[in-house]
Amino acid sequence: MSDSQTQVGRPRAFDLDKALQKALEVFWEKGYEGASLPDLTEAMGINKPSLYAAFGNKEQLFLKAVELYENRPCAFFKPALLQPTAYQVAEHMLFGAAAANADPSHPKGCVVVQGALSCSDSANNVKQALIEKRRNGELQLQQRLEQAKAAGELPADADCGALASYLVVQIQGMSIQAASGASAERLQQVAAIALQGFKAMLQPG
Amino acid sequence: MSDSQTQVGRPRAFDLDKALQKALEVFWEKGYEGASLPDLTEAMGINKPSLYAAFGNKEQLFLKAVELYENRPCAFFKPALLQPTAYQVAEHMLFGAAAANADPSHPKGCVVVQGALSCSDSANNVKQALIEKRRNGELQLQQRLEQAKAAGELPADADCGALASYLVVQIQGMSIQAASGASAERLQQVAAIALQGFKAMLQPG
DNA sequence: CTTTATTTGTACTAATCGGTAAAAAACTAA
DNA sequence: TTAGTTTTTTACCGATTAGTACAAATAAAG
Repeated sequence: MSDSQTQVGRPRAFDLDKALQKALEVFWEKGYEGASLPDLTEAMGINKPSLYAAFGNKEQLFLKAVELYENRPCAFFKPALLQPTAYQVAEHMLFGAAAANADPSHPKGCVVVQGALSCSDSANNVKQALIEKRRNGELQLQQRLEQAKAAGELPADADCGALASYLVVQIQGMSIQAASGASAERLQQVAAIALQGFKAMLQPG
Repeated sequence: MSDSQTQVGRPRAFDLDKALQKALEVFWEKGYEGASLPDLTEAMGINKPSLYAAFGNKEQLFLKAVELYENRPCAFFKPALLQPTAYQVAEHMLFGAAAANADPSHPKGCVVVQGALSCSDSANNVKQALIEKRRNGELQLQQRLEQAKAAGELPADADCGALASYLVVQIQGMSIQAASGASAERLQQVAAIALQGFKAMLQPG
């Protein structure tokens, strides 16, 4: 294993994490295919050989940027799953999505949704990777709801798969709305309506 | 005005509408930027000069394909607006979206949503045109709901803008879900939940 | 100082992108 | 048959794409 303190050779002149953050912003705005290498290198403040030496290639750079996206401090999905009740999970999920998708401090919408939705065949790996991430997130939500069902929070005949899909549809739909210019206030109104719809499903009958 | 019966010169060897239909299918699957000219010409059965002579350029071809998409017989959005009550409008909209987005006879999802969501700067015209179409559709839905509100179907304090956004979020979210591989049955379940949520907003309080 | 390892900037590659010039081909009108 | 008009085919254009070869630069190690 290499020692990160003492490394031989010319030292890297840029910060890996900051460069990846800049790459994420470019991918966030333009998507995987829409972001060209000049777009990326200019934003990252490095040139192409440095990018390839540090991150492999464009596809690996994108996947690392998405990983950073999912784990960034203001990400809302995973924390929402930790809420104590199903209702609070949904509440945090919906209002978290409303806030995050319209946050003016970064591009609108969701990278996992918009990064490679319709694309050429050469982007198929990335497209499939994002589909897998979306499915995995929905599955985690479904499992969280099944846990709540076992705890008696949901009716015995509740379809946790359908409920999870319903919530994911809200998040993904808000992502599109945000990309269309919807305001944070409007997304909050949508979240409130959606939350009422979810609440109704918590009552038996 | 030209007589469509007697036209001078070499006759066109392909059918304009069928070629446009084929172009739509390619754009539907790969998006505006993801669809290359070889992709298009191969599917349309023509070569590039014929394409440019008949449709202008790639951008104009895309916009004409979207126009065909919006007016095709199985489109659900405009017919839903003609339903007699707000509830029926929502019902047709939601279940129409569930059916259309997962229809196996064509690519999954919605061209207006996925055609140019995240893209390079060179696709900005198309991106803005699709945003405008999405906003216009939402505005039409809002106006239909305001009409229903004037007819006493909705509470006096109902926010038709928020309700329209809520319904549009369902449609656009289902489009993403379909692109992620969701089944028609699953989308119908989501539509049913969403419709219950909308129904609850029809009652005052 | 020399050697070795790594990053840097410059310049390049082959392939693909959207778009078009030019001539042959196929039709109507005279 | 001849002229005029439009479409088709082939071959090309400059620009851009992702990716890389190579040498200069910069560090630690001996």
